[in-house]
Amino acid sequence: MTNNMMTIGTLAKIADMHVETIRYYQRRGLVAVPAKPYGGIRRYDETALARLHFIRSAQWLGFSLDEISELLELEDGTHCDEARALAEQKLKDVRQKIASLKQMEFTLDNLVKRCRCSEDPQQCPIIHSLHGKLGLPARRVEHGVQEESQ
Amino acid sequence: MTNNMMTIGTLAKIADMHVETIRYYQRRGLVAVPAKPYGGIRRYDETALARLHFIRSAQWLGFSLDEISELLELEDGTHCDEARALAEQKLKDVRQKIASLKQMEFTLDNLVKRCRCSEDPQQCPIIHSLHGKLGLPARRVEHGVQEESQ
DNA sequence: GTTGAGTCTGTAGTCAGGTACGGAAGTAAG
DNA sequence: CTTACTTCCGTACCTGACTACAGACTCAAC
Repeated sequence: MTNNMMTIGTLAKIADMHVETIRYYQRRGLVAVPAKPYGGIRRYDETALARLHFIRSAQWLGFSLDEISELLELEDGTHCDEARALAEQKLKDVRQKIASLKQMEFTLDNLVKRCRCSEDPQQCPIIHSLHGKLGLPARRVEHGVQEESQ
Repeated sequence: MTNNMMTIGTLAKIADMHVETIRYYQRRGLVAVPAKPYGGIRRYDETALARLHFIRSAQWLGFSLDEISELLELEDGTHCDEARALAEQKLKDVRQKIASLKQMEFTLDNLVKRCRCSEDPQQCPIIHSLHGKLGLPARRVEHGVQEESQ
């Protein structure tokens, strides 16, 4: 079944992905489009499957598809230092995220505990707290929002 | 400056948000649209500002705008148990995320360390590992992707 | 030889959380 | 009174990672 020369549908099944996802990766240049025999159907081999595994592993580590493109350019293994730089940056990002999620956890946990103990249903500590500052950081910087505001 | 009866621009400045963002919240029903004096300009007061603070605090705790809508319906403080349920669910989510980020951290940290020590630049352990399984879980479930695959 | 499933191609839609823009009308300063 | 900035309103666009669908074609089974 995992023989070389399978159709995209078989490839998708083995890789546990939708066909459309593979095509999408092809459009983004992450996966090669094999030559099509005249009036026929494209066939995929093990290297295509390996590519999909690579992509999924990297995604699981938090790399975006753009970053995975970069990684794939280093795939021959001769650019170890660049690959390491990418991984280090990602490690930094991951630690950052963990830190802020822990802050959230702490705050939420406090709220829930205080709420559980509150006897006065008229003043819910959760709702109440949301009106305060909660010690939240400067500004959310996500979705590429720039910091400058004229 | 933080007087009542400010324009949307002033409100935006104080809340450190873009005007467009406030309008967007209005379209989503998160922020009230004050009545417009005939042929005039709408004015906002402290309660609008409080609303924006509420939204931002809740966002910081990881609530989506939809969830914030729900929270806002409980704003009178008489639905403490519902608010607590939402907060508890969110706490669970946050802990889940922390757990999987820690997995990522562990894996990335290992990769980076092994890479640092590798003397053979022909075989970068990072690139190499991405071809293996990395012990990644079943399937990414994000963006509302369903688990079923025909 | 027909049926039904799979493939190919291109384009469009989804979700979240905004951001941008165009044109008309109002407003503040000089 | 003019100039320059805001506001208002609607609509369109953005990112990221897909997902869906239409219409033509190909392929394998019966």
